[in-house]
Amino acid sequence: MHGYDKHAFEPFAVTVDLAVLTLRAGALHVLLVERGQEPYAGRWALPGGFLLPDESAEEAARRELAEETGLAGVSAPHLEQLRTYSEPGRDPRMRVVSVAFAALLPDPAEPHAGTDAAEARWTPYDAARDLAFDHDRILADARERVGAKLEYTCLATAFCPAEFTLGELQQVYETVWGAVLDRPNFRRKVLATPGFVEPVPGAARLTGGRGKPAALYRAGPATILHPPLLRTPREGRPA
Amino acid sequence: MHGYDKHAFEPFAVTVDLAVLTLRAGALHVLLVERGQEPYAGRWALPGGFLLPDESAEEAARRELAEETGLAGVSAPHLEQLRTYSEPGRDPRMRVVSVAFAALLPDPAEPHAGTDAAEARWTPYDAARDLAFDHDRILADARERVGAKLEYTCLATAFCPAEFTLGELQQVYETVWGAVLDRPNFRRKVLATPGFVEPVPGAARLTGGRGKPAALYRAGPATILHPPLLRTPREGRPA
DNA sequence: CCAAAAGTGTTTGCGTTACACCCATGA
DNA sequence: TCATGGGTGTAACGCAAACACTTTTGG
Repeated sequence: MHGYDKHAFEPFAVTVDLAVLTLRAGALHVLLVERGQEPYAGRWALPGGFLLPDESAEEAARRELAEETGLAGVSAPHLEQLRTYSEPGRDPRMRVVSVAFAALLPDPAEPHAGTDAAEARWTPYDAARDLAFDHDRILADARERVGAKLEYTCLATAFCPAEFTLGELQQVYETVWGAVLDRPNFRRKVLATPGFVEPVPGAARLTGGRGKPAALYRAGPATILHPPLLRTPREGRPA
Repeated sequence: MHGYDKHAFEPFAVTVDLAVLTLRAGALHVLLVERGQEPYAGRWALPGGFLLPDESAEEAARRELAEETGLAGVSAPHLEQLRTYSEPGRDPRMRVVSVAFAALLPDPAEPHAGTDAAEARWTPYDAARDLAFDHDRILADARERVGAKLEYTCLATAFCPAEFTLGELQQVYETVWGAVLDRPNFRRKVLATPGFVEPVPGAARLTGGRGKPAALYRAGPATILHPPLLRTPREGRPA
């Protein structure tokens, strides 16, 4: 146990895989890349890559994200470690242990200016099926995690630009949860939580081109949401 | 990206580390092993070990747990993957990426019948300090995760034996949270959650030697707790 | 009879829901 | 002036916190 005999352990390849999520046109999208080589050549996959000798998994994830999106370094998007996938057969060629992350970006992320030749594309979550390796599972885990974390953390702001309206923030919840929230109640709940959002004094912006300009807010320092904003399936029948 | 050139990646050692938690005498305890070799010789550490060539991290964790406690295979304790620690300097000798788990056991787990010569010992959580490597951090993360998961999952039963009383279940919450809960309200909440616990018909047991015998319950099939059982800081004297 | 622990009942208050209404802007 | 989206107010309901009370055991 924790011995250091060079033959006491098997060498593994360690990679990171990224479920890069954003919201565009009112739907959850994920960044996929097309594989150029076997196995799974021609199939879509989550972006990812090997850990370099002197970087942590988090650093590798941030580097891959920057390479893949071309801009991620600037806005420092939210990175969330999901879990590590280590089933022996998950890569048909060799033993690969993969640390999976979810990355949350505000919409206007440039489509894909990847340094790699492989094509990269924003894909609606519901259309991302039959991915390479166990990436279907990783992507499903990412969505589940993000959906759950919206309930009891302030994570939703990670999908918003630096300055956003409460309507935009509400759309994050409604899109990820597939539910409809009551605007007045949502507003109260968010504003009643200290440190969730901070008003940008005097600023306002039109959202849909029409309507009253909305006040702008910035993400606050709070990270946990207490009491939580529960995902109440308010659809269909009034009980 | 996901290329297979043998020199495209650096080989890493992959290990699992285990925060094995239980409740004894009304306090959270963790299983620690004393290291026999450098680095950190003589220091206490979380049990763990290298992944074997053909096992997943989960399988390795279960194997180590069985080796360390001598009984874990029978009761199949709850295993929870925490996260993966991969900072380059976390092991002074070599590059080790470690997948950390929390394991939750009912109290009467035999102290330690480890196959290794190294001593193993149940230690109160508050006394587990200055561990080897980054194990202080891993242990703190484990406690945080377990505390949080009690709120919105049915995880608490993992600390209980197969049949338990509601009073014992309540003590799990009170011990992990360091809070005092109202017994009637706790009872109602638990019984009102479908699938959290199932009554054992006719069975009853005395708990403190005195008092009315309590009805016995088994863990039910439910895994998530909705609405959650919130950790409300209600002032009470700590036991 | 007393202490201790399980279990039941009931009141009260706060948080949330649901919905009515007003404001500001573009077309 | 209408449609659209932002923002305010408020009544009603429901859950859950708080606590009084009963039950069953050992000493």
